[in-house]
Amino acid sequence: MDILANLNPQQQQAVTAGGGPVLVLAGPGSGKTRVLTQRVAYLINRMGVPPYRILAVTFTNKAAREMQARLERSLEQSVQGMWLGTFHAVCARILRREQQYLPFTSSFVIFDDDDQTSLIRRALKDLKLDEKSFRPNSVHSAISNAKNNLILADDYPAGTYRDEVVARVYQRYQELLLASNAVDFDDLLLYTWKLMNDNPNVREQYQQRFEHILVDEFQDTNLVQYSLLRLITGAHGNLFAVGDEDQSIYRWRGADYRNVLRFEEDYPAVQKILLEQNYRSTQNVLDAAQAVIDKNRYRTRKKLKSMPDKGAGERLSLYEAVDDYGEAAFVVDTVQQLIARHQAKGGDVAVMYRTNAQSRLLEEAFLRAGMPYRLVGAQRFYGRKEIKDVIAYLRLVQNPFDEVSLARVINVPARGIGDKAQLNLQLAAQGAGVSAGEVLLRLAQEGKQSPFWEQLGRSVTLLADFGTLLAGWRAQVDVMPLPNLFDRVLEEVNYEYFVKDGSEEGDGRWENVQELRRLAFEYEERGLTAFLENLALVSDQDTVQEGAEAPTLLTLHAAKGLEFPVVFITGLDDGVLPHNRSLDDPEEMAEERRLFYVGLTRAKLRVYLVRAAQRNVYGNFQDSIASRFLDDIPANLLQEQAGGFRARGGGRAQKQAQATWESRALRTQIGAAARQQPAAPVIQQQFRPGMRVRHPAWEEGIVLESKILDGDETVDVFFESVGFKRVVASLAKLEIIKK
DNA sequence: CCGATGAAACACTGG
DNA sequence: GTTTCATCGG
Repeated sequence: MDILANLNPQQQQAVTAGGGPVLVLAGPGSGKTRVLTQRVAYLINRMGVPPYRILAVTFTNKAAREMQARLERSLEQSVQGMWLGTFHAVCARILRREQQYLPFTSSFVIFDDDDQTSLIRRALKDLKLDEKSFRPNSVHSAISNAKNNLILADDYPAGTYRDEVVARVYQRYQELLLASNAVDFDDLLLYTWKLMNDNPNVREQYQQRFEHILVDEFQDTNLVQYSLLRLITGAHGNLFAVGDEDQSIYRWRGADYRNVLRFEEDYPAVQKILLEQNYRSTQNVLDAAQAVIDKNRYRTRKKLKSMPDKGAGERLSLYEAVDDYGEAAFVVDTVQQLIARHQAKGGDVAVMYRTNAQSRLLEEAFLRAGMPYRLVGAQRFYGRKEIKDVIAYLRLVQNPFDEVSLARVINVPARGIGDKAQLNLQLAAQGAGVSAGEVLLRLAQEGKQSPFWEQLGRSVTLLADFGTLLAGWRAQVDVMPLPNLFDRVLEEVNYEYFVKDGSEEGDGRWENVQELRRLAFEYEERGLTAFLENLALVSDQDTVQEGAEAPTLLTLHAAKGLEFPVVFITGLDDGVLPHNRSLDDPEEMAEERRLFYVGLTRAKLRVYLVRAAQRNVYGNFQDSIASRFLDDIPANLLQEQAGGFRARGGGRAQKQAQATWESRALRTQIGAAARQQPAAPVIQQQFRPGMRVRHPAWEEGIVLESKILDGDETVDVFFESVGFKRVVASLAKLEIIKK
């Protein structure tokens, strides 16, 4: 096995660098994952470092899994004992081992965003603060920010009245977390840092164990992560960091690309290696990306070089649709066209956008065209009510102190424990200084002898029944395999009957639960704790499926680290990208620019830049102007696609007004037609057999048949390029060439 | 105590 | 366009 095969000189230098701090600044597509993997292989194979003395931190769980697989393939041996995972996963692992130093037990649960928000709400309520003047989200983000910057609740600076309030909510929020034996995402990092910082013996133990520490996506570390790395690295300083300032896109999560600079200051002996050779994209793509990113200041300038054999490649396509419906239609049409011409396979294509909300119209367009697609976004699945319910049950089994999960499921499905009964339970628990879950368990165990029995009034038997269920499940945790436990819980609460209400949605909900059940089977060996931890720490990126047949829809953030032959970047309008909330802050604007840069540099061959002259925001139409970032791409690298609203001739403003009027009028008609079913269609048939028409993507064709269906004209056309197609007249911008 | 209904508020990115 | 909250009748 040759670890250095197929590496360029800079990559080799990085892989074989000696001990001490190493900083690899790697442009997009420069093979940094390879470098990281081969570096580990080199340490194990050439330097004789045992795997268990290595800690490698990746940005996503998926990256960790891939790295492990690659390593084992390349080394032809197991890397068991090596620690490999995201910061959050590694910290969770450390915290579960060091229970004696921590204010929670090792069966702690990790609260997700919704749990965190509801806990903030409770804290606000406890402190008699008004949610209107102190928005839970904004208070939460202030607390999160503090945590990311190593500020504990006691140290929160009280400059203004608002800060003073936030400090109090922060205090209360932490109390509530501890009462639930829970931590939030930020706590995973902060507690680990505090553990190492306050306990020299623990710190030294990890320092000695981890002889080599490697970190990917270093530009997206925040202060806690950076400080933690420094603590664990200790005196040997064997810290190998790979990153690219230009791809830092998590500022809002506390990430600070200046950690790259800080690294150089803190470790003067650092070896700095630049990887500029790009193996991914054509030179045109790189030139466009470079032109965009060069407008940013405070960065290490890099010159992106394409592989000579790729040539300049195609120019980037720009399409300006009339509105966001047209934008989605263009994307789908173009994808179909690329596939029909054998220029790409469905799986080669990625469609990117700034905000998740933008995916809806795209999905609809794909569905309408009968085309399969893949949507990246864990939230879609794990955010569903039925999934959250089931997870809440399991979390309660693992950790009966979890107040948030208890509140979620105590009366779901309805079992007669209403607001009143829940309030009584709260009061009884508070009075005795225990958690509500403990009260339930004691009711189950002690029955009428329990001191709580009298206090709880009429609903006490219902509460005791629920306690009995919970106690029964808990008795099985270490005995019963996870899938069986899963089934037993659902059976005993009759959950299937609850979600299946006879409707199609009901069946879908049960199907989702079954999907979660399949996942539970994968954790049969590792058990409930590992299952729940993974559910809490899955990232959207972890749901990306490699080698999929269908186009992938994903946010620009989720696209980091991936590559696709064909990339669509949609929503290139001021207010969308760059996003409205970033317009007044130069630092935020710089980050929006980096986000665009990340999107562009995902492309191997083709880039389509798409925007809409009008889009539907909140339910009404707003005119939009082209993203300012488009102006930074040299004109000779762009080509405008036919069929956009500008390309129809005439002045821009005038045409825009006309297009607006047309599409509004049409939508109104469709809406009216849909409402007054089964009345006769109100729209006029525009197309007749024999007409020659032009389609923005499929060019010229001949109309075979046209019908009014559901208030919309459905036209069958034979196109010269792609053959027979059925299109909806209001969506596919068909132009009549000859009657 | 429960479920249905309609109004009102509301969405950036995500471990 | 979706989610959440308040209200009402059963």
